[in-house]
Amino acid sequence: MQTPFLPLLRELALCYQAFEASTTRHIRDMGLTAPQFDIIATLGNTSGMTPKELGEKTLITKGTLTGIIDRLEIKKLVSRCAHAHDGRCQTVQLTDAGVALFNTVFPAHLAYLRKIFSGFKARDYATIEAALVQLRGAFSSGGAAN
Amino acid sequence: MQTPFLPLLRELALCYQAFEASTTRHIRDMGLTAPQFDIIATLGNTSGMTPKELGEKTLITKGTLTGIIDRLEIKKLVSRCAHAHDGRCQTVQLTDAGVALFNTVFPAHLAYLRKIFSGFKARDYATIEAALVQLRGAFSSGGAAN
DNA sequence: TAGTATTAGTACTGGTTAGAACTAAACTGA
DNA sequence: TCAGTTTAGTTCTAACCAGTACTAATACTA
Repeated sequence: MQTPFLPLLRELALCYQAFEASTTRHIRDMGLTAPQFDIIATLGNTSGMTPKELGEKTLITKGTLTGIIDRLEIKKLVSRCAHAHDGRCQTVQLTDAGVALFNTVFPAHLAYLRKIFSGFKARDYATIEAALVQLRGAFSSGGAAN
Repeated sequence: MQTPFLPLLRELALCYQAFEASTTRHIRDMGLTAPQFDIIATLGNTSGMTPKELGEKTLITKGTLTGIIDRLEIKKLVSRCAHAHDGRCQTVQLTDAGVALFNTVFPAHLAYLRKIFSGFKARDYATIEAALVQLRGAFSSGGAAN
């Protein structure tokens, strides 16, 4: 086959979509979108952080982040307040309602994932992660080389 | 570690994002969005197909597909015509301009991918695909079981 | 210290996404 | 035949996404 990577790429897409579908369904049942959950989970057990930090941790670009934080603020789950030292920054933190939701939703989601991975052994994690790292390496270098 | 799947999931997200970023950049340079390219590539070397078939092949849901085909139609790259036997169906096919674009863009993208995977051996493909299949299996069954 | 460059966040655009509601056409079974 | 169901495609909503342009604040530099 001249293009042995096409089935591989299709499988990657299928795998990621299955992941997305599986976790999104569970998160939606809890009343959040996936990115919203991501922000709640990232802010949990912290004293808040700037949108910039949030973006770095969640891999969400800053333009997108504004809207997600807006919607969470409307739901009274997070609040924005001025940064102590830098007038350009804000601190985003969970409200009391946000903390309560985090304490409900985050353990529930971990339990959900734990169930999905219940059949996996330590060796499986190592094998799969190695495969993903190799694959990502190809994209990173290949992309950068162009 | 109680949650050995979290690094794995993060790596999966990073890998997929790297794939997306790498291919999207190349496709954008050719004047298309990723889903638009997907449709063009799927229609290439065929005599056209229904939106339903297109959705099945590209994993794009039908509601989304309408808009993508609309924009390709505006660009005069595809055309819709009535289906011969089934009044509910349409046939979407490449226009002459669409065929010309396909003949330029598809080989270029294959070459781009071939370069990315130039360091891969047959054994690498097998290993990585097996890992992805195992992972997808967990999501599929885990999701269905809930 | 004034002028320039950088940084953080928002606003906006064009496009994609899933999902639900809807219309029209085609099947199906009594 | 004809009511009920299924199927194909569109429309609509709410959300997300990258990228660009913009504003305000800070940092750097001459």
